[in-house]
Parts: sequence; structure tokens; C-alpha cells
Amino acid sequence: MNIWWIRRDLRLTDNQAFHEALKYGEKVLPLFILDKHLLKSHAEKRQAFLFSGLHSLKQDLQRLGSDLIIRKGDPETEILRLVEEYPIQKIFAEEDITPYARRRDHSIAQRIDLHLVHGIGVHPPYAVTRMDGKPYNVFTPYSRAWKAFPFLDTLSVLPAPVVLSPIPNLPSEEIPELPNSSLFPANEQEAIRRLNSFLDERIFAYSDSRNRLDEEGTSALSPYLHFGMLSPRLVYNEAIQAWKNSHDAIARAGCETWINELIWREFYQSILWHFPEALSQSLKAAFRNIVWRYAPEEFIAWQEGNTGYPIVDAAMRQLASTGWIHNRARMITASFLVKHLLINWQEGERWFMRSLIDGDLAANNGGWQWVAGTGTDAVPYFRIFNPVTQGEKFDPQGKYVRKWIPELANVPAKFIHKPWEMPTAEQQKYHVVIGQDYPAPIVDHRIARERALQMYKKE
DNA sequence: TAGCTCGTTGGACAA
DNA sequence: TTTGTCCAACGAGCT
Repeated sequence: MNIWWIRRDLRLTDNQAFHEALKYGEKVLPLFILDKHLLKSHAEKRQAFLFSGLHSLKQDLQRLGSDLIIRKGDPETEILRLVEEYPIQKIFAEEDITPYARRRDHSIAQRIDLHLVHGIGVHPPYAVTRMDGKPYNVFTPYSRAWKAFPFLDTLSVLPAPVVLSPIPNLPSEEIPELPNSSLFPANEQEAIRRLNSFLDERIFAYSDSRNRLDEEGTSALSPYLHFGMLSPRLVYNEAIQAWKNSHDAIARAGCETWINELIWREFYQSILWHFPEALSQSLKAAFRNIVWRYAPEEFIAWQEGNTGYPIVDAAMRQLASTGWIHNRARMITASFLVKHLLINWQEGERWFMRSLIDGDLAANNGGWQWVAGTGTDAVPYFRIFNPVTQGEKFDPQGKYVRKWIPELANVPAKFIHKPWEMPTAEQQKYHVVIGQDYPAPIVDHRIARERALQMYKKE
């Protein structure tokens, strides 16, 4: 009997690890281990999504005649115990890329036959390198090499099994109960449904609509990709198909832009693989000695969406409430914390990891280092998002702001992104007195911008 | 090797 | 209102 050890690949369609296990021997034991590190984490929304996903996967497996065994504890201990108690030959698992996962798997592989199969991206994080074998540090050349990289067998997607052998009756823990957000039902069928709905229509307008905060222009597939409810190569194949079906240049550009986002995902996976130290420090050595501001009250205002800048606050409140925000909202809020408040980007990174339903170490760290200008890529330090301009550009009527900041619901569009400019009479008229019903800006944009420019110039 | 080009996502300001 | 220019400089990556 073999074990399919499930970690971040909660799917049956195009699951290489599961497929390999079945190829090797008909009897496969699907296993998930509730790692104590996972249970200790404070990322409740992400946990709830995962637990709900495990419930669905268990049902799917049962429907096919198999089951899902849940164990709780240290993975190495649990695996070794299973191997001792049952006639297990091999363990198949999808290769994970975080430093913790790599240490864990390395240690286990020394004790038993652990067969790691790639599947977290279309290409493995170590595969796309420069000619001299060194990793790329800049996205554009990476993406060129990614596209040119031979696809091997990745173009053929593995179908889900239709029937499975029953597994022996062995003890299994309960999956913890934690209510999952109704916004992201956690199962493979839903993931595929959402992918199809995006590819049928919205992808063709993606190059423009992806920036809009007041429209659903993005695919919002990130939680599904993070937990492997969608296979990256299936997603990529389908996107290529959409590209082929495009009727005009705009539609093609939409597909290309979205495919680039998939490549970004893998670019940051590659960065994390080659530079795991990025998780604890700035990638650029020059930025490791920055003295960030200690401003706990401002940090709390940021977390709670009380900075006085509507676009920042709307996003932070949406994040706290739903666990998901638009990529542009992530950039605006991150830029505000780092550039306007001069608070260490790592504080923000940690808060995002705790709050996000799709929180992914590679993508989150890559995104924060990009915004802070401390990452591999040379981002001009003078690139500082203006929260008013960004709001006016990407939420022109203030629809998004009004949705998440009810205090501002009646404010006219002209002032929606800068309510402090409203004359007192109008503030009273619209029932939002600034400094009373809604905070005044905690920093002045012009002053904060100058301060950030000065500080970054010194580094 | 040397030289050249380029770098996801911006903003301010002048004309 | 729109458009162009500047804001630094450097190192990655390519030819």
C-alpha cells in the first residue's frame, strides 16, 4: 500500500502526486496531517478554507470508494508511526517550496521512501534559470525563459480517477470545525466553475478591468490555487485555449496579461526557492539597516482601516472582513504602510499573512518586497502611490469606498477620496464630520511623501 | 568582453 | 484637459 500525502494539492483532477501513487500500486491511502504549526497559526480565514476543503475532498474520495485519513501532530512522527503499523511501501507527495516544508520533507526522506512530485506551478521553481544556471532576479527575462521552457508532459492534463480501491479501516481524526467564508466555497468543483466563468468572459477584458477596484475584473482564484484545488497546468492550458479563441487584439492582450500573472506567481516561487532568507530580511542588503518608525498607533489605524484615506481604509476593512482584496488594493495599502508611515514592511507582511484567505509565503513576501523596493527587482524609490489619485483612477465613482466605509456613503464623488476637503457645511449635510464620524488623515500625503523620499535617498 | 538596453503596476509639475 | 519630462542610478541580462 502507498500513501498519497496531501499538503497543498486538495484536488483529484490533474494531481500528479496522486496519479503517481496510483500508477505505482492500486491501493493508495489518502492522508492529511494536521500539523501543530498549522493549528497554532492565527490565520483563521485560511484555516477555515482549508478545513472546509478537506471536508469536500473527503466526500469526493468517499464517493469514489476511498476515504481521507486525518492525523494530528508532527508530520514526521505521524508518518513513521503509520509506516510502522501498516504495510506501507512508498509515500507520494507534491513538492512544497517553503523553507519549513523543505526541511520537513528532507528529514522524512532520510527515514523512508518519500517520492516528491512537482505540481505547485507549471514549471518547478528551480527549473527556469539563466544559461549559467543562476536564478533570474528580474521578472521580464524570467518570463521569457519561462515561456520558452520545454513543457515536457505538462500539456496533457490528468483526468480525475472515476473509481478507487477501498482503504483499510484505520483511525482518523475529525477535521476541525471553523465556519468558512461563503464568498469562497472550498471545493474543487467550485474552483473549476470559477475558472470557467472567468475564462468564458472576463479574461478578454482583463487588461483594463483588472485594475478596477469597483468591478470584479480579476479572477479571484488565488485561494484555490494556493491550496491546489486548481492545477496550475490545467489553468495555464485553459488560458492558452482562451487566447486561441480570442477574436481581437484586446481579447488576446487580456489573456496574455492574465497568463503573465500566473508567471508572476511562479517567479516569486522561484525567488523563494533560491533565496529563502527573503522571509526574514530585505533581499537587497542595502536596505537591511533601515531604521523604520515605531508607531504602534498608526499601525493599528492601518490595520483597522482608520487612516483617514478612504481607499486605504476601504481595502483594509475588506481584508479584515473577507480575507481577500484586489491586488491593486494590496499595493495601495502596502505602499501606504511602508512609504507614508515608514513602518517596516515585515509588519505588514505578517498582518497580510494572518488575514488573507489566500496567504501564500512566496507571493506575499515577493509583493511586499516589491512595494518596499527591497526585493530583487530595481523599483525606483520615488514610486510612491498617492492614495487620492489611485482612488480617483481605479474607483472613480467611489462605489468601492462606499461599500466598505458606510460613514462615507452619502459623500459626493468629488470628495469621496478626499473627504477632508469638504467644507464643514457639507460635512454636516452628509452626516460625516471629519475627525468625528470618520478620521482625518493620520499623515499629510505631501509631507509623508517628502519624508519617504528623504529616507530612501539616504540608503 | 564591452557596451547597450531595460526595469509590471507612479506622481508632480510644467507647458 | 492632456501630454511630456523628470525624478537616480545601477545592475541584470542580453548580444
